[in-house]
Amino acid sequence: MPELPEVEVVRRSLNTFICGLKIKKVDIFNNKLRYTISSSLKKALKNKKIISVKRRAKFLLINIQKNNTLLIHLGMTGKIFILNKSDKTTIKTSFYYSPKILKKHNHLGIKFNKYIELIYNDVRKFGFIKLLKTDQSNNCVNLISLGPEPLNNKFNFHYMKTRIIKCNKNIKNFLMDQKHVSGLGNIYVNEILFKSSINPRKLTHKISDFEINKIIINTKKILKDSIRQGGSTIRDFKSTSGQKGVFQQSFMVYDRENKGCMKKKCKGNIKKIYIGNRSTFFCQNCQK
DNA sequence: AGGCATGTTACAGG
DNA sequence: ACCTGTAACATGCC
Repeated sequence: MPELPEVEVVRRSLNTFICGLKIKKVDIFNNKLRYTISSSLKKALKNKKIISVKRRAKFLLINIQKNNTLLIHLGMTGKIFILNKSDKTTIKTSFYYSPKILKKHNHLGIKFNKYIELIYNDVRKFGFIKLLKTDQSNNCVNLISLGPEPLNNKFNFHYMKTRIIKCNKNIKNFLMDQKHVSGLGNIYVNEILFKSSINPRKLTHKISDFEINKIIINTKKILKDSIRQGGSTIRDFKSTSGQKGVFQQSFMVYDRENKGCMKKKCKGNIKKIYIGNRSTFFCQNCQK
């Protein structure tokens, strides 16, 4: 699930469901995530209210009273559910709910009252939950060297041009590198380069000004389109009893090996290669 | 059985 | 110092 659009969808829904609620109890079912969850969370958060939920790149920042911020990264398979037990027929979720998965791999729960509970669930445990002081959160080791948000005006031609000429590596790895631009991951970079008609192996110093502009415009467009469609839901789930992103239906290249290029008039097929150990999909015909 | 998976990071080698 | 590829983390799916 989790690249920028998916995390943004989660943020919006968390903001709707938990803002203003007071934390009654924190349960740590399993503290062995990428970083061990500190048991000091329980005391620090008890009886404090949620102020807001922000996002930076692929990180969620839940701002809580008394200078507390929960920094959450979803890793590859992290999910956040909001359970509403006031009506047994209704289970509201922050993103997507699957009864089968929910029984396993719940690592942390935050109870707000006897009905409302937040659950952090993560099959592969690559995600993490960390307690920060709000006034120091921007300087934390995970956030300090992140590049600009791709949807921010700071991600513009001038910025990209200066970064790109200093760097000589392939454009796909450049866009995946969170220090240049933050929040993009494998799926969306594949889609951005396809839409921009750029070969993912092309070296940054060969990228033209025209292509830089296309990358910027298409990045913003694809991310916004995906957020509007609730992000992408792939692989993990089949049943639907909650919100489900549908942007995967709009993928042009990702996971479309040997299928036809979707650009008009192009008769090429989508090829799969590996760049930096990550699967890379592109059309040899229109991404020269 | 073996390969693959939306992420991040440490390490080795060029 | 920068780049690249590889492996590791843990689990499930095909």
